[in-house]
Amino acid sequence: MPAPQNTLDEILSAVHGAAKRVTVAKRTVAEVLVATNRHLTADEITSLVQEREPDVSPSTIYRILEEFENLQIVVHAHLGQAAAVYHLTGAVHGHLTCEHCGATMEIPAAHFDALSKDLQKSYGFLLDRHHVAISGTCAHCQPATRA
Amino acid sequence: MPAPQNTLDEILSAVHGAAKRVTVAKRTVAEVLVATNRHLTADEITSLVQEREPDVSPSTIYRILEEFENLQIVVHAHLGQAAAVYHLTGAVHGHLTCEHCGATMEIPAAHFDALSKDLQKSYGFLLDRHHVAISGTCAHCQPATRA
DNA sequence: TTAGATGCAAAGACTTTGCGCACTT
DNA sequence: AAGTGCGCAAAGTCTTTGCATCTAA
Repeated sequence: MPAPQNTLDEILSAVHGAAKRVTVAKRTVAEVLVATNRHLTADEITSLVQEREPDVSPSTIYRILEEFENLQIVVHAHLGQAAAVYHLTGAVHGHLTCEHCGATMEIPAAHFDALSKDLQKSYGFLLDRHHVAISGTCAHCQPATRA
Repeated sequence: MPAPQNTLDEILSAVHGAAKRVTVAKRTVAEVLVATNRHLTADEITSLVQEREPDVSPSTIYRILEEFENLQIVVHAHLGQAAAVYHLTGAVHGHLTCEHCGATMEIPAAHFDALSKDLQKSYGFLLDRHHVAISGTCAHCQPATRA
């Protein structure tokens, strides 16, 4: 598999290499992703892109994110019931979402190694380390005095 | 915490005990949940309920499921990008969702014990065993001849 | 030149909400 | 009798799609 693309140049090269066109909208989306380098909803990406390029429409953002996913530039995951979040493929990690305050945190995929092996052995199920999203209660939302 | 309600009587008692009314719609939803005893989308529940009580509307199903969640009778989880699934609280289990064929399977929560401890120790994060939904590739969608 | 990319607007899937009547208690 | 719960329909969110136009290569 190709190395993850985490720089602007790498992303645009990948687009170019796939015989896709490098447009202002795509470049701006790529810039936003590289600049923040953490998970963002389509809506957040749209806002950030529109700060620089006000005429880019949400539907274009979705189409670009879809293309970037096909090119393995980004992955998305669904946290809780809310909108999907997107982030660069290079940032391999799982997500923890707090059911109480809605906060999300990213944790290294290594935490899922054991579970991954277990599921593979038990069910032949191949866990996707990019999509892992665990719901629960974060430290802040747990009463200090033990529930 | 109260014992999980998995029989019709227990569910309706819980409703009654909460000073809520026991209606035809609620009884039918409860019957469907008990009869299938696995995860169902709101839409599936609506269809099953309407087979017996055609006049029950989807919005009522959502309201009942919300009430049942508050009463800890059911829990819901979000699998992939699709609709949320609901199941009885008693059926504690995680979900595996195949990104390719969309199939979902339920597995014992015990598989998450180690991960649960790890997350608690590392981040103080309390994993919700009812909500665990893992994305990946199921055995059937993996090429027999090793990818 | 020319085919892919975009903007706009409408549609679609899933879920929530407002309102007045019906039914449970 | 009293007030919760319901059906209906409309609204709300997030995402996708159709189509005419524009633009990167």
